[in-house]
Amino acid sequence: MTNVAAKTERNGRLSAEDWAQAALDLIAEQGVAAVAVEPLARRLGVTKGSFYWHFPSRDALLAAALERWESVEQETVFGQLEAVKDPRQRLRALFQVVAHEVKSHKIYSELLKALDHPAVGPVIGRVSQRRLDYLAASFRQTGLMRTDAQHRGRLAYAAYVGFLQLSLQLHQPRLAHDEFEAYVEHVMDTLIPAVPSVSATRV
Amino acid sequence: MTNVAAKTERNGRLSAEDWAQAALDLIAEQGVAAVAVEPLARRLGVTKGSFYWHFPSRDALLAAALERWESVEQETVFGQLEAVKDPRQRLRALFQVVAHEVKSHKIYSELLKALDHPAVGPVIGRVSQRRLDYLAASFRQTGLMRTDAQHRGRLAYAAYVGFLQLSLQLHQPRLAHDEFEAYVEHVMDTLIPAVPSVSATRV
DNA sequence: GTCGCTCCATACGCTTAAGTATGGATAAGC
DNA sequence: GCTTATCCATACTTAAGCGTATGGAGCGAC
Repeated sequence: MTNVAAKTERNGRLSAEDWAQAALDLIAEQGVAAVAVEPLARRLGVTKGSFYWHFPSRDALLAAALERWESVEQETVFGQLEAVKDPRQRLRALFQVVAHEVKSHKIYSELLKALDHPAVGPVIGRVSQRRLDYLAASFRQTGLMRTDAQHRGRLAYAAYVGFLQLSLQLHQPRLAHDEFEAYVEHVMDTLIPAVPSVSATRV
Repeated sequence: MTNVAAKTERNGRLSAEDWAQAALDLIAEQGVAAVAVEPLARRLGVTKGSFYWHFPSRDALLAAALERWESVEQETVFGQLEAVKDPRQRLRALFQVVAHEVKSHKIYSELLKALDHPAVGPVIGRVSQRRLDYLAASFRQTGLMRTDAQHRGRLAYAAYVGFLQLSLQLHQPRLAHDEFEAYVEHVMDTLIPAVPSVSATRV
């Protein structure tokens, strides 16, 4: 793991950042509730004597981990899309990324499941709002009216969240590869407006 | 609460069903993880000596609660829609129900968040599959091809799940009433196919 | 009326995890 | 080579929660 490596690399000692990253790894694997001091310490090959030197409490660790995550989540998904100019193509690229790099969204999915926690709610609120704004702006660029673009953004984002929950957790008879690709195409055709060109748009 | 009433009503004694119902109430309020024996007992005004007479373990209570929920969830949502014949109108009614009776889906939302639990996964798997089949069949009746109907069902269901998560947990600046109604209309217009009448279909 | 069944209280042991207190180890600085 | 700051181990205490053991209260059967 990254943490163990980070530890053995430089001298067998840990930093607060190591702990925060280890907490994020644990969140991705087992959820927010699994972030406990002693299990984490065992995982890192130390005792909690180490932990309470770097952090005053478990909540402080969670706060640090969430802050770390929020500061880098932007580029994780939306960063690689800046290059695409055409809004329709950019939305298609976004859908493709989300559909095929599901694993990298595991943390967001787990945080969604822990929205009750007072430290998680505000973070998810801000991140979700940014993403919603991004979607609304992209849909706006495809020619949708302002309110329609907002609504379409909400719908697409709800579909994204639901897709994460259903596909990440419910491991059920996974869609065959080809059928899954067809599904993604269907979603894009349904949610991304057709080009308002000279000819009549297809159904 | 129903349980306390049930207790005081008949003799101050509890049945296994009372415990299962109380567990469901707790799930709706605080999630699956909050279902603990001693807090539940306090809530019901008894001690855990009562509980371990009715159930051998906490897991047994959870299993009973889930079984109870699964057996009645059918009529909760889809039961009241049998009357509507036209598939488009039936889908619109379904969307309206889901959008406006959000509270009754609290349990399903909480169970989604606890899909890791081995007792929850199979139940949610079965329920979700039934609902997906129902959606696919309804979309099929609107004239969509078989695979398109399945894909649209998946999309609508993902949007449903995401909507639950976002609106139930993220209490953020709630949509104003009128704007919310407009959003629901937008969702229906986007996901429910237009009538395949004599004229060409709209964009 | 007492026997037996049903339901519950009380008291216990066991486990996990949060947090505290304190001392040991290691490397840097001088 | 001695000190000091940094990082960690060990040994507590406290608090929940699961599960068990056992006894007692109420009530119907007879």
